[in-house]
Amino acid sequence: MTRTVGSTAADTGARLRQAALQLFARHGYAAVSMRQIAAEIGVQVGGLYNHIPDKQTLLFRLLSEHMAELLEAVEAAEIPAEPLPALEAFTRFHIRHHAARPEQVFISYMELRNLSPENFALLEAQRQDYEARLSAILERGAAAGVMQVEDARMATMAIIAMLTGVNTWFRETGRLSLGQVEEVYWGMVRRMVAA
Amino acid sequence: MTRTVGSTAADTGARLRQAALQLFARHGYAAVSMRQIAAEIGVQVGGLYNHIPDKQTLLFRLLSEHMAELLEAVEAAEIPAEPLPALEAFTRFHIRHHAARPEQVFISYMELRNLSPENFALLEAQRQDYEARLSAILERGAAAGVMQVEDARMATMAIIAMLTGVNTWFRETGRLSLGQVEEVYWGMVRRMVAA
DNA sequence: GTCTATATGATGATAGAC
DNA sequence: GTCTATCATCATATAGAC
Repeated sequence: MTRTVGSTAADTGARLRQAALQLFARHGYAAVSMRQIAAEIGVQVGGLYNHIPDKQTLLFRLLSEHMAELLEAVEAAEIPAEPLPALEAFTRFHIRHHAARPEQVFISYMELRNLSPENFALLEAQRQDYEARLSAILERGAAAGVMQVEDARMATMAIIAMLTGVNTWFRETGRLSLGQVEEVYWGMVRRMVAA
Repeated sequence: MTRTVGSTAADTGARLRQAALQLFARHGYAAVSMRQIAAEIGVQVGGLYNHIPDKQTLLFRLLSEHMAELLEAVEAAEIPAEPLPALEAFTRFHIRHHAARPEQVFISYMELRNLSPENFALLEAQRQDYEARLSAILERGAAAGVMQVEDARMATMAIIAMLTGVNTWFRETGRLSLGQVEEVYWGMVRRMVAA
């Protein structure tokens, strides 16, 4: 109410990112024009460049913030020390976290090609950091004799792929609640590494 | 040697599809121009339109031929009738078939957005036909008591996602042969549905 | 911070000669 | 079946007024 005239769109930067995220997820980075993004948030094209240096950087920021948020969240999830409870916590965390932000997950898989080599390398490092947490759980479980893991790297890739795959078919309006999905997937993961 | 003059590029249509496949896989459908494709096969842009009606149809044909080839191949694979041997055969077939054509698999997942609703529906039907084969195996295994499957639909999605995920990391020059990968993945799938 | 105007070049597709 | 030439449109990004 006491806003200064001209500050009605003070958070144009945030709205720009939100609009870009949704448009990129729906149509793909290369298929979305700066004009479309500008129209979506109600400004002219030229005005966008007050908030981002170029389209490429806009994409990178979306992807890298998604990865940073993922690492922060898994840290905050306080995964237990014991291998089996840790695997259960990781499984449930991954499903829940990814189901809550489908657009980010989608563009994180689809638009990696459109990053510069340097930016791609930065993101890869973050991704490997995340995957290493699961690998460590599996290795501790195998060492403790409570899990059977023939190859920790392959088991990691298999589990991540199967959990992230939930996003391709899960719909909030579907026959299953996310809780039920978590339950069944945890059962499959547990048996997959059963000692 | 006895070729008619002018027929040196008799298979321009085939080369066009091959070039488009590789360029779409590398850079994405929307990021590839008809000029790039023409340059890749050594013709002028206008000449492309003797072989395809438009860029969109070119993409659809690549995707739909990939799905037709997959269904043909799984048919030819002669999956056994017994549930457990059938699951093993399906697992190995899926990994081998997909590893042999990474570009087709890649664009089949990445470029679905760029299809018209009608073409998308056609492809979806083919995909569901393929997935239904795995679901049927799991249901027969559960009914026979040789598998534990809480939810056949979710188990199908989980297994397909984890198997197709091999394509994201497997390299022929890596530390593992495809045979070793098959072996380990079959072990994980078998335990996942262990009765 | 947003606007208008513009630079500069690429895009998919077609027409018509050979 | 391939070529050249062209249409009409769209692209990203910048300059400078307000």
